[in-house]
Amino acid sequence: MALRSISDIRRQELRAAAFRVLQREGVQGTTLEKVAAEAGASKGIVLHYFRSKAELFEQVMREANLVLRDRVNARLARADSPQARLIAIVEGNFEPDMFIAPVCHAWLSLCAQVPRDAALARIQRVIHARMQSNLMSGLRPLLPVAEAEAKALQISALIDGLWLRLGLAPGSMTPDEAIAIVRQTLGPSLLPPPH
Amino acid sequence: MALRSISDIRRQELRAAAFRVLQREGVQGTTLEKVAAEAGASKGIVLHYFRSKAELFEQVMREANLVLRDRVNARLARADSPQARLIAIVEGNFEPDMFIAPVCHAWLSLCAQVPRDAALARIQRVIHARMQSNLMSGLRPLLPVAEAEAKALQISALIDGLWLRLGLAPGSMTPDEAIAIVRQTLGPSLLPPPH
DNA sequence: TTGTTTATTGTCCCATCGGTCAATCCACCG
DNA sequence: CGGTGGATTGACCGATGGGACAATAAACAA
Repeated sequence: MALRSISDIRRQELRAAAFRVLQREGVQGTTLEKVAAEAGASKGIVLHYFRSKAELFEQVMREANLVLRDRVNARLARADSPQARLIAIVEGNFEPDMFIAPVCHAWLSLCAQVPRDAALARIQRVIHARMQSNLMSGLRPLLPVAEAEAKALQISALIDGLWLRLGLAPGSMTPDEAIAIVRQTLGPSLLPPPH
Repeated sequence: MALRSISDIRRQELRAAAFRVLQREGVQGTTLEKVAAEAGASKGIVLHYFRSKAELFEQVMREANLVLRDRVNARLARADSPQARLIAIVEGNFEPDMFIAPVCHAWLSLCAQVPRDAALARIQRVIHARMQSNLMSGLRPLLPVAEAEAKALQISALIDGLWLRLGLAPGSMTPDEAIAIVRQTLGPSLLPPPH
């Protein structure tokens, strides 16, 4: 890992604190004071490291996105067939330490801002584009391109919907149940052969 | 239609105005002043008819829910087979005048409040329960109960996900495309025979 | 008409919040 | 040692927004 300056570390701490507050309070409830308190600092410091509240949220969403991406990529790196890639993507999107209600709340809150914040919208587009691209890397060898694209859209919408469901009804679903539903939707021909 | 008092009419107008503002501005941006302006009245009048902003939002969500319910029920009433019931539910959830980005934004904004507002959470539970019950009325005659329940969860999560998708990426999908994806997911055995 | 209730408005209050700023502290460098 | 620049704080400001309230207008009952 590259050396990080003191200010990079501070920024990182503040992003983490902001994400924790976001889980509890949502975007509206996340004030600069609460973020500062969560990080054990003063409000001024937050604005010292982030030009504005909007920029703080943007970086929080960007980092949450990177964490998700890395988790999926870690699984993808170990996948040795198109079918295994698909499973890797699905399981990477339902890691047990991320697919929990508070995290869903934070994401949901951020998503609700997307229509009114161009920076967040950009990040959201990246997320969708990567999901589509990842899924296509597994589907393309197995299906005609038109069918693969339809399938990718279906699966990514289903994953989004399952996250939304957990956010709206905490405790209504375990990661394993969510994965089972997506596997079911992939269908037998896209699942890896039993080991 | 039953006689409505003047106050019922006012409340109705204010709910409609609030929903319009909600589409444009989201929950945070929807202030009592803006709602009043949208309705052509003063801020005081809003709090005359609704005890608080929270109660206004609660009634807005409740009414939006009723509109959705009625649209689905209208189609269900014309369905004469389990397969037709399933199609009715799906098409009722993607009516072209409701499945549009601004409406998605309003719903998304309300959903983001669900974790922090018990009244909204109650309404959300009702929505999910009705969706599940409607789907089961079509699936139960066609599948074993365990499979039917899994299928219902799959389909309702997919519908949620498609709505979310339209909210996050306006213009990325037409009602027909969304319906096609859900039909695909239902599978041939659950689709009505070609006419 | 008169009295009573309801509709409606504009004003006021107060808490909150994002953001600015000057002052201070502290670490490092010459 | 002294100074320079970033780190940190707390005070302050202006705007906003939810909500209370008193005053007024209008509808209605007696």
